[in-house]
Amino acid sequence: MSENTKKNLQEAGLKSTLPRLKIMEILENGRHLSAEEIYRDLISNNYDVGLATVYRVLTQFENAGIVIKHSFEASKSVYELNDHNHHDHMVCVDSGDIIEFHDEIIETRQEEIAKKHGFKLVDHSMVLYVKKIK
Amino acid sequence: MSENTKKNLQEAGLKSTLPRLKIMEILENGRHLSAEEIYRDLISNNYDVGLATVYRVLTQFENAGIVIKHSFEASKSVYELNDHNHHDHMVCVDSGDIIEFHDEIIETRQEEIAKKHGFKLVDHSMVLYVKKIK
DNA sequence: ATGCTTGCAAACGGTTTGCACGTGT
DNA sequence: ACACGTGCAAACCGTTTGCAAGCAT
Repeated sequence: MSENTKKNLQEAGLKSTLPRLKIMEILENGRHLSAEEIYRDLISNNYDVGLATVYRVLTQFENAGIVIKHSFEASKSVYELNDHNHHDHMVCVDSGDIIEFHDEIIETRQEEIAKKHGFKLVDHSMVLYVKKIK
Repeated sequence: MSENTKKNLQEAGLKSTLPRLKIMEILENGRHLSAEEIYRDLISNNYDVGLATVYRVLTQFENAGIVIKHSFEASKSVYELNDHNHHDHMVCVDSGDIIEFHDEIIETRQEEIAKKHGFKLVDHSMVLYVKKIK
């Protein structure tokens, strides 16, 4: 897996360094991780890295279109690898679980709404806060 | 207008104090204001209040269902009076303008999606980031 | 050799909190 | 009078930044 990753980084104009490769690897295994979570993962795997580096790398990845940043909670952001497969999120208010989904009806409707108001849709964020039905 | 406001506060278990009345008044005139903006509005109208008070009052208002808090930008929150008329927002990425809208098709669809996944929709946030069509 | 990367610690910006004082009921 | 509300300054927490040292090309 590492060879491809290396190439991706270089295409993005980023030198393939250990911190970047390791962070990429963590992102491949878990979704919706915070900078802090990624940092702790690295530390607990005995890879000594600075939290600042994690933030810097994540920002670079975001600018390169490699990851997507979400702010489900106002207080902190989470990151996920950009699989170029757009989806939205559902967050369970009890468990904190995050479910991904995609709905074509809503997607189209959003564009129509923007257009109706004289705008072009460039992005959107939609989060459904839900509770499990018992 | 102040009489009603006074009553609203008391029903929420909040004493009707000057800071609260003034903040309420500002919220009645402008939508999507940040704590800082409300604070500066007060100061520039020669009403000396602490920024901490503004935050405290806004939080109390939010808990009382009097205002709604939004995080369009990850860095800061904005507040609007809860007119009990649900709507979503469109943010122009160029000008920062905020447009409110309501779409029944999307609303219904969101509930269907939640249900389809075994959840009940308790809330949602949807922001469309748009650009003016020239 | 060069310029991008990194770690550290300090700074940042929005928000919250402890405390002593002030105010509505 | 009493509990609640307030201002101030300090603390907080996630995130960013300046700097000197380190590494990829």
